[in-house]
Amino acid sequence: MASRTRRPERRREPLSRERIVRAAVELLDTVGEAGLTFRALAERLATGPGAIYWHVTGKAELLGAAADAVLAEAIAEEDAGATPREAIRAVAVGVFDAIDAHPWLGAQLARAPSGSPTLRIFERVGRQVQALGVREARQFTAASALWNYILGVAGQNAANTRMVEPGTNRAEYLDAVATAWAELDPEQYPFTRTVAGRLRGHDDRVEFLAGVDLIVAGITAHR
Amino acid sequence: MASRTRRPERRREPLSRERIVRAAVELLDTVGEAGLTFRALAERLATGPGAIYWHVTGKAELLGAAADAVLAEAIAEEDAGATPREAIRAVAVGVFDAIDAHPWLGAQLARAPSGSPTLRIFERVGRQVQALGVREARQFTAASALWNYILGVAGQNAANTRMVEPGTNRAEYLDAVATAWAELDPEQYPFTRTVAGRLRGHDDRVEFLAGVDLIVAGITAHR
DNA sequence: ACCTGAACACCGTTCAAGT
DNA sequence: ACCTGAACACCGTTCAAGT
Repeated sequence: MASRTRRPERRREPLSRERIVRAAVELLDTVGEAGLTFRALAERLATGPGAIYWHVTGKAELLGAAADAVLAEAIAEEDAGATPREAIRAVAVGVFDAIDAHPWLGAQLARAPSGSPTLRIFERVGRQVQALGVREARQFTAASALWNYILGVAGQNAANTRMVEPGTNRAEYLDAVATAWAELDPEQYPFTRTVAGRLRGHDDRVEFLAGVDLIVAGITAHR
Repeated sequence: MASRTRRPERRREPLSRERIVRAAVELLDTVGEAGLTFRALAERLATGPGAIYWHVTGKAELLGAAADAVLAEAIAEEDAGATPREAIRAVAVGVFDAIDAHPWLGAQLARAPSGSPTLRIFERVGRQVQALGVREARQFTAASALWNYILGVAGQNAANTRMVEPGTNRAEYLDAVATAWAELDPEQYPFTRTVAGRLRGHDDRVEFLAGVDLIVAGITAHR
């Protein structure tokens, strides 16, 4: 009887780096960064924790691989026939939405930003900078600024969003912050008080893209 | 004899949130994020791990308080008589250098960006945006873009720098990356190959500030 | 070559007991 | 009110032993 009830599930396919990374992404998405554990991962893969180390050197590499996998998918499609500004916005939106869908990605990008997908982002942004007619000496700086903004600020925005407890309403939260800002000391925070109202109905994504536009405007501004 | 050799050090001052945070910053600076442990912290404070919980709710709050303390000091002095652009650069430099000196700060800002010093940064940047003559409807977006860039990208740059193993020479490292970039597939990475040379002798701080300038240029550009 | 899972050396946090 | 430190419930990682 014991042999009949033991592991009735179908024979599992062999372990592989790819399967491990896929399972890690699922775990990160469902139970968050704290939930990604070698024990939990092993259970999901119907094996022991040690088995994972045959395919992956450790947790840092696993997190990096998970981030690369998700980011690569996020920037997979390239839209031909777009203006440079539109193409840059498209990459930015891809990264933003990926972090929005996988909040752990933002923290990971801030920790170790140089996987192969991030290099692909640099390349794609750089080509659009060239297409904008920026002269060669300034191309690197322009591309770097956009690249850093996209990778760094998308994560920053996601962190802001994450701070809202999952239960609470986003609109309610913004309302509360707006009220708090409006009540700040007028001597110390005159500006913040003035713009507090802008927080209501404020959209992180729109604001993020407005920042991209400002950098593009700065790049193309001739003095 | 046992009583004579026990704890000959001077009587320690009472625990306080301030002392705990100060010790945490020291630990973070000397042994890094992984070295900040309640046991290590307790030893440094000549007490048990449990004592710390009387003054601080947990590790997350401790890290936040450490970040706030360091950041507050970094933006302490305000230089009067500067142009708006100079003043914005001054704030940006303060944040950049703070993260450079305390690498753990970048990761912390990416995780939870809203302590009171970050609000002070928003206020200071916002006032300069007003001083630039930006009309009211666009002030919030302009200040947000600068604020996000400063907080997000400074951390991003620091992460790049941190990836170099402490032993290796920075110039050597950049040289190696430049060489690797120059050898990328010309079909896939034409732009990155072109700018690979710019990496040699490249200064993160200068590049970071150039990004600030681009946003300022975008803000003040009139179409 | 690849997997297993017990064991090691840690963690953050709690809590009864002290002063 | 504040501190102590043992104990709890975990971690990531290693490694002898298996197939």
